[in-house]
Amino acid sequence: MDVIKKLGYTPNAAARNLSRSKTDTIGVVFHQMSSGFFAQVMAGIDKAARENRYHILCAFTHLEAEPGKTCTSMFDEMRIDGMIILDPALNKPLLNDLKSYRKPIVLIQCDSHDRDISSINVQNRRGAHAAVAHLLNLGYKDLLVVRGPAGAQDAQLRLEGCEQALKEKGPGVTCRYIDGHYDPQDAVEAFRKYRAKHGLPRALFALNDAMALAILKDLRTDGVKVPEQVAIVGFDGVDSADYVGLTTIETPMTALGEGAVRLFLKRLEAPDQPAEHIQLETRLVVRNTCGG
Amino acid sequence: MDVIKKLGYTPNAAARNLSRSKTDTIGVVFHQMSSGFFAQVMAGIDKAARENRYHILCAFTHLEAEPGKTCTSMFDEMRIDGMIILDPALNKPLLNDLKSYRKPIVLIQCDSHDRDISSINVQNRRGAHAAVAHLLNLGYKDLLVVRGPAGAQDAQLRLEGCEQALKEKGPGVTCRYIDGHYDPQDAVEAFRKYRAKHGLPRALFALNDAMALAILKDLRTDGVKVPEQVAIVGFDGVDSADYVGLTTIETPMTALGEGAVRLFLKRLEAPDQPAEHIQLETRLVVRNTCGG
DNA sequence: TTGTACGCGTTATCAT
DNA sequence: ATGATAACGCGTACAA
Repeated sequence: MDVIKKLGYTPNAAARNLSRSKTDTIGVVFHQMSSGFFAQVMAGIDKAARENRYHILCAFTHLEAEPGKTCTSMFDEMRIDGMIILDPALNKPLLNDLKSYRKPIVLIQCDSHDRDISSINVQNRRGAHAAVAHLLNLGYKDLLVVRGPAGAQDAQLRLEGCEQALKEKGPGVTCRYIDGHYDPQDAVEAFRKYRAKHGLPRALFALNDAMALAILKDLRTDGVKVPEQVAIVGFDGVDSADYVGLTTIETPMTALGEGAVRLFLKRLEAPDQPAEHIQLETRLVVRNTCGG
Repeated sequence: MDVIKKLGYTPNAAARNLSRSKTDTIGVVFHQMSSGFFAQVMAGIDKAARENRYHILCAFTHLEAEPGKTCTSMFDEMRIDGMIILDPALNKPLLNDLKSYRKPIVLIQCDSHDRDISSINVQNRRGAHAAVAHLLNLGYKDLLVVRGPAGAQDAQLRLEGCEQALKEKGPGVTCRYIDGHYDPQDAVEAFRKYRAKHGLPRALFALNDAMALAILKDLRTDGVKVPEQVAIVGFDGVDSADYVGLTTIETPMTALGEGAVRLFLKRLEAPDQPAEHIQLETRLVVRNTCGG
């Protein structure tokens, strides 16, 4: 040990990886990085990984040429011990493919209901229910919901939460839907089309903050008063929502990241135990754009 | 090749790394991840790295116990071929230490003026000059500048840009300074102290958007009218600034990341060529909080 | 305790 | 061109 200190020796990771068949690295695959939501989750992952002396090999899939290649090549080349995925575009065949590598996989915001794939989510259905119930309780009867991507499980659950709240309220309420694919630009475009056809809705619930913020900005640029003319609620609780005063469903983004790493480590240490599926709580945060 | 396809063979990265002494991986070390600025730069790095078949090993330093350890251990363990650093807390001794590994190093937002360390920046001095000139041209004579971290080069340059603009305008203008360390919470705290002592400034220039946004929100929560009572300008051009209507100095964040990867690759391919030092342009974007 | 040899999967070198 | 072989640096198992 004295000599180690004296010579400043440090083990070579490549050699250790080869010999141990272990990399001390978690693959982190996100759909993209530009939204505040991903950044906060990443911060949580980094914190927990650092505490457990793990490295992070990160990649974002929204630019990938062959879908799924980012994940499979990380496993094929043995660059990582397992991975954490946060990608609404995730599909069943890919997941089954990844499962066959028999390495820990943790899904964020997508419950796999699988014995071998862990998952950590927020109360998507309940959160969306709270958002719509909030709108209905305020007396709004003309709603517009901006949906997420068709294939995304969290978007589907949020949609179900909406529908449930509407059902509970009974008749006398109209609710229409447009598709924003969780993307701010798509959302604005779809909203403008809707507006040209049906006029302004009295209240709007966007299934994530990115879309809510973009539409909010578009409306205000147009001179439309929010919430006087249109009430808006978002979902996620990103920093911008706070700055803008967007009423939203707050999600514990950093905890989502930290939890994902915990699940990863558990799975690594006890591969035979069934994978866990965690759900974290959401909270309605009332700000200016609706009921504030 | 047929057999390779048939058996689904993929080379083992650890073995290749060991044999070639090359990892095809870039270490990306940021101060933190929670701000939109870092996220956008990361998106640019990912894009360029992906195009060049490079991997990203990322880590954030704001939680590290021993300063510099994140960088040095990545090099010591030979996990990466070189690194891209974006950290205002970067200091000279650490940089010299890292240089001794003789691997490509690219600094973002910190010109090393070094033959062996590349750097890519924005026009920090000129951008800040434009911001203050904008305020002065609008007739504001009572300014408050919210500074960044004492040791950060970009913060220093932005400060110099302020001072230069003030000097050009001549007398009749008062300008005070507080320290926000680029941190939104620190900035709000410092601003409140200032306000208790000196009252509201007529105009405020925060050296990054994160601080500007936090102070803006604090003021509006307090019922202070912006820009009627206080005009505000920020620096960076993050998404939130657009949503809130913050006048700011826009920086090409994604291009910063892409450029950093380009410099990295150049340096890797031609280690004997002197390192390049690039400066990207900034642009004043006038929105609601000042002159809009 | 200390030492020695082999395997990890690939690349590179050297004969054939 | 083709094929055998020695590194690469570390972990591990076994022998002394």
